[in-house]
Amino acid sequence: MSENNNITENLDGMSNFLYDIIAKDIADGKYKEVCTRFPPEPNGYLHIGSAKAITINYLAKKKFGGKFNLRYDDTNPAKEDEEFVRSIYNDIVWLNESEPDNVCYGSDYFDKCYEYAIKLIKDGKAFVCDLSADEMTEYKGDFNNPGKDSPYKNRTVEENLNLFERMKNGEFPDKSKTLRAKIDMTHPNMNMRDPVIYRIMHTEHYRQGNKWNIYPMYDYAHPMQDAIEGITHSMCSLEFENNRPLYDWFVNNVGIEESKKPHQYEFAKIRITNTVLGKRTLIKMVETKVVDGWDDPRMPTLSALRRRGFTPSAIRDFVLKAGVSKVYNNVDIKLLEFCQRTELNKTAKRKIAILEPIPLVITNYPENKTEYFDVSNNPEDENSGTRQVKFSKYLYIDKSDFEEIPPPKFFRLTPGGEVRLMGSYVIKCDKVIKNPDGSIKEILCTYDPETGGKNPPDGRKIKGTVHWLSKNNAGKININLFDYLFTAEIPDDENFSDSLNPNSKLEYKDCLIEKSVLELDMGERFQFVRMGYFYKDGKYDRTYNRIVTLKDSYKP
RNA sequence: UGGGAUGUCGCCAAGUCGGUAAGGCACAGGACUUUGACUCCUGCAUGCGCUGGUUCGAGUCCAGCCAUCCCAGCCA
Repeated sequence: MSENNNITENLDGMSNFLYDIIAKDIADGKYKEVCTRFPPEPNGYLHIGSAKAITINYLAKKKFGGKFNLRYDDTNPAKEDEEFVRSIYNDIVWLNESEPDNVCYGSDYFDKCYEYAIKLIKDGKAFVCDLSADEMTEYKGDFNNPGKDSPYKNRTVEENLNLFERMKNGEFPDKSKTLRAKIDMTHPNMNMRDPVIYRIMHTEHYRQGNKWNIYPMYDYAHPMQDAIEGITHSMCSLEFENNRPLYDWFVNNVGIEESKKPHQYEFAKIRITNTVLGKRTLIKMVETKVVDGWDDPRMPTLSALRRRGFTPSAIRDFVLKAGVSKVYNNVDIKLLEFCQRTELNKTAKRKIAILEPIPLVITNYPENKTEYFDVSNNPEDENSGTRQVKFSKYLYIDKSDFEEIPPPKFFRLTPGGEVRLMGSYVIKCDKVIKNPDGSIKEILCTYDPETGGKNPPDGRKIKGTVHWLSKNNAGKININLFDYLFTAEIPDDENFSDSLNPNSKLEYKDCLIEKSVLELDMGERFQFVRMGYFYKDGKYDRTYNRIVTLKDSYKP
């Protein structure tokens, strides 16, 4: 895929303090181009929260010029998987509509990381520690009490070098030794209390195989990776603020050239109302089969959003409109829907969907006659052309477009009332035929032949317009409309285990709409915004205002 | 509890050297309309976590409180 230059996001006016920092760095001549990266751990699928980090990093490169790297942060072989590597790549290319400048793997830098570790040991800044995990916790102290030095902190450089090499060669069992940085066991920042740099893991790495018996920790590997790739602005979420001093410590002590030192900046990750974004929770949902998979339409993953018909540009727009700050936020999901609706309104071809059909007969229309009306594919777009919609004596309209006893200001079909069938005739309701159970069997109407696609010659105003489809035109299919689905009501990650209980309040609001009539071929993909209205408390309320893609969610 | 961060409208979010509270979403009215959509008008913080102080003047400076989030994995 070639570089996509159609990305026209207007960044002006968008609040993003990170870009202010970058702009200043560029203006000061600190860097001539920016290099950013998105460093996911391949242990799950990307979701709408990841989209924020991706978009911020990618657009920084677009805006200021430079590079955007995808880097798999695969330093823990126990948790990572090839399937996720593939899905992450696909989702990023889809979201950005272009490939990353470089696709990197943290694990490819293991050799370099090892060399830097040797340097730290030689400089007396790291040591091999034999403390057990429990002992280490004990030595570490807590918020109120300073820690104390490991008894192994004073080993000679030679001994450390020897031990570290033997760790690498696999001579020691898991957890028996670690390599630690010598910083300050009394530091108020717990991360600075002689943090572990390497741990022993006799675990096969999905990429490195059995080459390594030791694996670097995130805190050490990350700054090294950034430095190696020449990242200028390493942007991450707020929870890493406490790790920044350590990030800087490694960068400063490993011998990185001053002009090539990367810097970390933190921003608040996005939270969205009624949406679960915790990766651990999502993994759990998939593993326990609460959902059908990572792209289940109920999931907040990019693959699920794509399946539902969300477009990458709408998601990017959402991220930018939500803004970038350091405030713990909770963005209204209606903003996402707004972004998608706005785009769809301009670009989507219209199709008619009669979700709850009731039969309507035009009594004064010839039995065997059919005609076709040209209906605009998109009134917003003159170039979208028209399509022909078949008209006949027998039609369907939506149940919500008819009221026997119309509430105030109802201007769709009522007994004795007139309404426009969109794109075709004006009809008048003459009679309603009921089923034995009182439900509507069919509505009998007459049409005004003078109004085919035009306004009535007598000048009378027809207030209401109603969607319709001919009985013989549309195939009847059953669809499962996953409306609202990725807004599952789950309070938070902690309580999620409760909601796995079938009796708890994890409820997906899926509406099964049977016998709906749609103006499309089976399997055809389209997007629509469903606007339903119901009368309540003296006014009309919107029922649905959600975007749905039918192709993948329809079940024959 | 020690440290690190953050607190401006229901939700996001701008607010430069202090000068008299942008914008978006949502919501509410109204106009227009062969999608009750879209579009277009209108309304929506005497108030900026709280309390004091400095000042002619403070969201912006100072002090002290309060609230929320993050850190005590050989996770990232």
